[in-house]
Amino acid sequence: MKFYITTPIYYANDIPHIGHSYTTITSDIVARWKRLNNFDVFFLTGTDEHGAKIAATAKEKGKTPLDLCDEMSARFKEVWKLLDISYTEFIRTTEQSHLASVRKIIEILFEKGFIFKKKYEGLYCLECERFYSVKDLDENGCCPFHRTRPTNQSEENYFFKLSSFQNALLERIANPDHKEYVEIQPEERKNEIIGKLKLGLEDISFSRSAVEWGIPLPFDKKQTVYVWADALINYITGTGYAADEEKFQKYWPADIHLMAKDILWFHSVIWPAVLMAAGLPLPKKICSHGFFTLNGRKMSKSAGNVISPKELVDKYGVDAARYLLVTIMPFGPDGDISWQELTLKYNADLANNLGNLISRTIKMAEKYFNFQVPQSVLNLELAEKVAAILKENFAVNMDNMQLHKAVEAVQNAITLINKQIEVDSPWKLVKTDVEKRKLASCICSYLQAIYIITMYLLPFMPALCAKIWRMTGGNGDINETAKKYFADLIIPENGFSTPQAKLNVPEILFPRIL
RNA sequence: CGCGGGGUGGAGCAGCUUGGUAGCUCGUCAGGCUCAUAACCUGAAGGUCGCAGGUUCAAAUCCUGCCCCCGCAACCA
Repeated sequence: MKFYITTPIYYANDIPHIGHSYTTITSDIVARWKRLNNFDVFFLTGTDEHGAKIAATAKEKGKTPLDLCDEMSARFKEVWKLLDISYTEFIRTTEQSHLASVRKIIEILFEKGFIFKKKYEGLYCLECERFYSVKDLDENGCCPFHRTRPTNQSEENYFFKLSSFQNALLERIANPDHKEYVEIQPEERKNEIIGKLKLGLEDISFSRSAVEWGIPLPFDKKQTVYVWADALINYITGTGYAADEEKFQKYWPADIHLMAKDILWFHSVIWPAVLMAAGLPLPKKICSHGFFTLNGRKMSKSAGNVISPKELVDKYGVDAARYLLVTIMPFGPDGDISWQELTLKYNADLANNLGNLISRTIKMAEKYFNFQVPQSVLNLELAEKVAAILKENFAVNMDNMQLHKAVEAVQNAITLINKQIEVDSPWKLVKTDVEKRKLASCICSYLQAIYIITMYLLPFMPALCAKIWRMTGGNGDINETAKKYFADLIIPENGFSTPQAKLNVPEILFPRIL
């Protein structure tokens, strides 16, 4: 089974910040989870590199637009490397393959009559590169964002017949039984889209005559493709449209387009309409998440309260940063975060609960069995309990993008193990020889339960979980073992330990942060 | 009447679809334990579930009205 997931391609005008990171890490975790479930995963991310803003920024910096984009896309790649993002491909809209793909689909739309020429006259804000209607302007008749007076401009553009897709879109978005159902998550945003759709659709301009930095229209070289049309098409370019038919057939349509709420409209209305016009299958699911505020205030460059991915990694380490970012708030609504809250969760979930559990378990193996995984009759009772909790609560929440709830189930499982240790009280058992056999069995059972937890956390904290696996004497490669385990959820008779494994000297995995 | 979401112990949230002792995480307080990263385990305090009506034997949960927050309203993840 294939699974195709995308992040938006990020506009190369801005350096990667915590918002980009959130979207990308979430996608990465889903991609990794699907891989562990034996899906053939294609995970696409990249940069959006055309448009007037890029050209302007490049000019400001005395660079060519392409130089700027080379630089910016490299920065995104760097950050994704830092964050351990396992993308399959990184696409840039300035690549030849993308130009070919855009030309092909635009031509098809033109031939089918979905793109037509129209003269447009209106108030145009040069800064925004868009037309405004009078009601959109502020009380002085100026652009609400730039406070500048728009100019009266007429432009002959090519328009996309978005208006003719209103009903087709409504059916596909609102009716889960439709054979081309496009699921929008979360529900409330879906309702919002449906509400707006019902108000009607206007044709939208799909070309710009004034923007040189873009892909020329195949049938009118004086105009370039509107950046958003250009950008959306990346999702099919990435899987081989107009280049590799076999690959395209295999991976398209996307199983999930993931993004923040601000660009949901483009993905759930314009993009499906374009695909329908071109006669291509529609994405199955479109997931949008909310924005962060930091200490109750909107993050913005001008306010200087932006958290960079690097800051997060410096403070918590890559794996913990990934974990914290996606579990600090539910996926969907806006959420407020703060360093204080992140640190609190770090200490509670990772240092006190998970880290300490591993630490105390290994230390017991050290003290009582000189670091060997004790030999004993394997008691899988605890591991089965842990497995049951996760079986019931993990996958279903992952599928609904409720990553924080999936992780909550893991935390509950960890608490269960901590409680069991309390019940067994190994430190009491060690005092008598009679009980020592039971002691061995106890330690062993904790390890088995820990292995299961570690496998579930693997998509969230890939490097650290691999490390825990090795530290605790897990058998073989964690990824391979996890794939096998997730295929049938049956715990092997002999557990997951390497026979007679020597445990590593316990290392503090998550030092408490004050 | 533009559309949508929300108001639950100190903080953040769950519960509302399918009414019936209000649950979780953090914090606070008391105790336990000593294998562990001042951790872990047990217990307690603290809420008339925004306000006012209504339906009902019974409402956080359903209905009506009101108040207050927030998001979207077409190119910032």
